[in-house]
Amino acid sequence: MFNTTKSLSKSEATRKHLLVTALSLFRHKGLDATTMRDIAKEAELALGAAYYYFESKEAIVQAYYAQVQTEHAHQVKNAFERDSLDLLERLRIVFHTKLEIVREDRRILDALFRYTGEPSHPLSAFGAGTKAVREQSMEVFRLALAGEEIPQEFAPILPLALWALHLGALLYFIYDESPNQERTHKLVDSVLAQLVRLFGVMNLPILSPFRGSIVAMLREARILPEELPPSAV
Amino acid sequence: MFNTTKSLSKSEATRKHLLVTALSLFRHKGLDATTMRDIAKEAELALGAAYYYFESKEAIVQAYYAQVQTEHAHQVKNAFERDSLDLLERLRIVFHTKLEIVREDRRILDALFRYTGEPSHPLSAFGAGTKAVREQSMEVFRLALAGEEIPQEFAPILPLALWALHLGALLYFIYDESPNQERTHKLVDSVLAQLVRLFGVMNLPILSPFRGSIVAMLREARILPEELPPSAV
DNA sequence: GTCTATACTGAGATAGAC
DNA sequence: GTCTATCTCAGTATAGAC
Repeated sequence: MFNTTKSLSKSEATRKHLLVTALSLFRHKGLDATTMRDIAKEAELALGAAYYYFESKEAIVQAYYAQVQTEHAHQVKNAFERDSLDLLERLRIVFHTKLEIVREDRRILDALFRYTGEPSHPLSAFGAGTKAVREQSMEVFRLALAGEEIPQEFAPILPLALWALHLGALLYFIYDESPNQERTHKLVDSVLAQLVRLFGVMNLPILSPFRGSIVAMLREARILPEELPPSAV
Repeated sequence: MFNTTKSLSKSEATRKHLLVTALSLFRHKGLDATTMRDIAKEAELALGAAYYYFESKEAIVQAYYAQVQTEHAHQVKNAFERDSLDLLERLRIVFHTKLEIVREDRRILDALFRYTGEPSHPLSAFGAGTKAVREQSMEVFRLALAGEEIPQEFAPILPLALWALHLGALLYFIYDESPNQERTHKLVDSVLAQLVRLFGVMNLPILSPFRGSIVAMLREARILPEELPPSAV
């Protein structure tokens, strides 16, 4: 028997219930202070049942990230279809929407950065194990950039650069104790405005040597993939 | 009885012995895989003794960072006194020296980033708990920048910006699997060369609006401290 | 002040009964 | 699918030898 959209099978309902319960505890007590025993108890299940659905606490966090990402892509696409927007407006939507989605979850976002320094960890933000989600997330930025007049050389960099910038925004967000994290939203607006302005300036002939060498640098460092030879296209 | 420079008291010797043993184990097995029991055993001490000297595994890592920092400041100062160097040369020394000091310690540097997302953790790289070491580290960058013709508006930003850049270099270094991490050294050279070039370009009149607004942005975001009113000077 | 021996706590994770 | 019982192991606590 299939359960497609709305109606959840009992198993799916229990899983969802566990996820919701866990997130609520994470938000109130923080990630580390919440034990699997806490989660099971609060969800009125035995410890073993919790582990039946999520093989580890990390797996719960992963499920949370997947949820955020899906929601983000969804909301951004909707907003883009509603109106005709310029580059700055689109970028603002991408960033602010993300911040809205995780608004209550600053205590959970620690985990995003916890494994940054461990390349081989499956949850390392820059690691091979997260390549798929990273690509998926970059896709949203590609959408925002589509068909704009930005310095041509920068086209291959920008989705990655914006993704990295958005990680930076989340980090600032975690540290931001201003009411409703207004300071983060303000900073994002300023940075994005400067960035779009920079795209204009970057087209100046004087800056031509910069454009090429920056891209070359990133390619040599393997931060960007090697350029494909024409035969490979 | 005082022990000043070279000769270590028995207690200091034991502490040092524990530190050396721990670092060796960290390098071989990694940070997480090494337990306090391993360290004590390898140092031929009881578990309690290890905890007598270091209240946690983290405390050992902190001691390591302190050691690196002292060594770094020392080597950089020496190099600066030896020759008369231009800005690019000085920056290269600061970065490459740091990388040389931690050359064998990529497995230990994870810890630098582990608490990035936890503002209240005493070891969070951007947190209040590490302000002192951060300042100390920025001091080395201030030294490299001293008396150079860089855009005037940027003077207050640069030590912090370079410190952040150097964190980025360490992160790249951790992920760098090229032989002897040559790729990191190459990237550092390229980035620093571009940076110095950028200082020149940044003085162009066309870019004047950028200079001011970037600094204003950082001040508003409290990334830089508020400018002091004249009366406070 | 320096160190040993040993036992305890709490948390992640698993095995196997039902 | 769900439960109970159990394992492992890092970190802590402590009592006391020297």
